[in-house]
Amino acid sequence: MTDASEKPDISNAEFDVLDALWEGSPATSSEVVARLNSRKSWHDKTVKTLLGRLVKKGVLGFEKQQRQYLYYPLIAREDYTKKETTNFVSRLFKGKIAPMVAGFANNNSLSKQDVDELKALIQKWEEDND
Amino acid sequence: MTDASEKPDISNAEFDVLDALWEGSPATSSEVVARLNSRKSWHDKTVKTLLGRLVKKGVLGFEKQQRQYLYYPLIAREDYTKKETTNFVSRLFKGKIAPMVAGFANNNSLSKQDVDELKALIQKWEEDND
DNA sequence: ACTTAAAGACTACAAATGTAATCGTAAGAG
DNA sequence: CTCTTACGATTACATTTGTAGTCTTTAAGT
Repeated sequence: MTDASEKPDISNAEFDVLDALWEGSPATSSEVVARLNSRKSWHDKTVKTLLGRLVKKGVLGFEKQQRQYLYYPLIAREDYTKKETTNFVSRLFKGKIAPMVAGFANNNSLSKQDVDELKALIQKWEEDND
Repeated sequence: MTDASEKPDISNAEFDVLDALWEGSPATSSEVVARLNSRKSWHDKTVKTLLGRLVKKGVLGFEKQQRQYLYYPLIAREDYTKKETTNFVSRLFKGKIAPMVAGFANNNSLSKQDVDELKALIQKWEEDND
């Protein structure tokens, strides 16, 4: 069996396309182009190229619907973000989450809601680990 | 005046070199090579190339010491990590820190120390914002 | 003084990335 | 039925990145 943990290595531009599909899938390339249009100003050919590259990388799947393809992600957003986060925290903060939150809080403003959510997380952790 | 907020765009390999210099600077290229040797197996020419690229990008400075150069970072690790974190959280978590911590906690194990540090952060925030 | 080794400068080169344009084909407009 | 057009496939091309190799110069060893 092939290694299921291979890292597709998604580029920045590719991520934006993938993200558009996480917003809702399956979707045609035109639909993806339309979604991205609000944020990026990419030529539709560009988006098509990126879709193709993601398919080749095994990140997207598709099925034909007449002439068009319906694309959909093969990896869950959550899985992806978790892996990337672990990676990021590991490289920049030696794997320690608190210093990263500290830096973030110090650079951005935390809302009360952010803090409440963090508190909830902590409380849950403490319940699970007492 | 030129925009002081330009983003140097440091590649992964470059980051490792920069990180070695954050560990202590100024340092000669051989010293940097030596430091990296424990982790990476890079040819010294490779490290030299990366040092040169970082200098060209304005990320490192250097001063000559006889034949050798003494390199040092021009940006603080903290500033860099803060900016990158903000960026990362913005792209992957719509700027919300709590979901990122949640994902991380769910994928890695949080130590009691991590949690204590987070609690301290929160407490400080609450003092500042009551 | 001569030779050599090591430092930095310059060159190399394939793969990945950003950003499309062109080609061939088939579905839809008339 | 024919012409246009919208798809996907293929090709393009400059830049960045990873990973060194070669060239030039000079300090250091003998």
